[in-house]
Amino acid sequence: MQNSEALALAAALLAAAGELTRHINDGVVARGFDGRPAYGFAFTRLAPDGATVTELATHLGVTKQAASQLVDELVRKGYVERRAHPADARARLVVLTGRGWECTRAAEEAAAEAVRAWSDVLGEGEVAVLRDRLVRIAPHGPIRPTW
Amino acid sequence: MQNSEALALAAALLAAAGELTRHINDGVVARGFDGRPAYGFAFTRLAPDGATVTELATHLGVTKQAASQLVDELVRKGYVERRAHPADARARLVVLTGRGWECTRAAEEAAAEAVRAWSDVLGEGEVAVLRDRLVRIAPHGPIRPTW
DNA sequence: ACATATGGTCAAGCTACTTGACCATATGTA
DNA sequence: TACATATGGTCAAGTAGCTTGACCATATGT
Repeated sequence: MQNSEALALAAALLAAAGELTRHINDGVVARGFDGRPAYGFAFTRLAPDGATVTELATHLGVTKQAASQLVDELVRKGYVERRAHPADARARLVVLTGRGWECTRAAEEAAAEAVRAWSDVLGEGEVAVLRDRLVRIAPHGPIRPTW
Repeated sequence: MQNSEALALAAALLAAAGELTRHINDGVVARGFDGRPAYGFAFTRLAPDGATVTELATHLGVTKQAASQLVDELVRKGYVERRAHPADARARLVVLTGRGWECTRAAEEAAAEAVRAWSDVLGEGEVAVLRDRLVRIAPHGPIRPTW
């Protein structure tokens, strides 16, 4: 592979990820939720059993302070609650509220909608293959484009 | 595809894109260039013949003011120059300097290096397929994760 | 010729992050 | 036990990189 093709791959990845993220957020907003893209990805970590701020920070690839601020925001908007952690008195368990679950489902619907458009181009099987490859490449990386 | 799998695809895309972007930037910095990830993607638009600020803004998915600020930064660091536009006296053509070309090549090398690691996992052919699929999905989208 | 559109910059403001300091609790070690 | 250190979390302040709004110069259409 030529060097320039590697950069092209990076550009395509960013373009696809950005487009998908935007679609999801638009869909969530269209369904009546006040949010920004980070919410959906926070929710995937908080569901189904909640998570600590530190775990969320790792998942999102930000400092725990930034994650804490995000949780503040989510609490203010009624999507999550801070509860006492059952096994560690220092920690607090952040869990989804009813409305948080609704918003999560809205994000999933919007994501499915966006991916459906890709299936129309590539076919459903190819999209599944694509997902499989991506998961094998970046299985545990933080969900954060950071640029 | 289940709804939650669509979100998983989005997460995998973001994780892969983020990891690749970080690798590229680290590689560029390691080669002695002072930069941030946006530079590389700006360079792909500026090479080979330059571009206007407005074109760059579209490519990066930001306002032209933001693109202009980025160009300021690139000028200050010696990577690009503003020249008179040959066909439009309002516009200015932003072109790479010699050092800008060096930095571009460094970014390409770093990108190739990162992609090589993926080839070790998936095989070179699969990576090429991956790139092909992504290009077909998001051919012209702005290079910007925006979340 | 004039009205409107477009390329670009300047200025100001804001969002989402960072670093640094700090407290409370947990865990390892003598 | 007592103490040192590590970890989870928050508060506060600073900042990078974007935004919106105003404006000028040039181009384009009528």
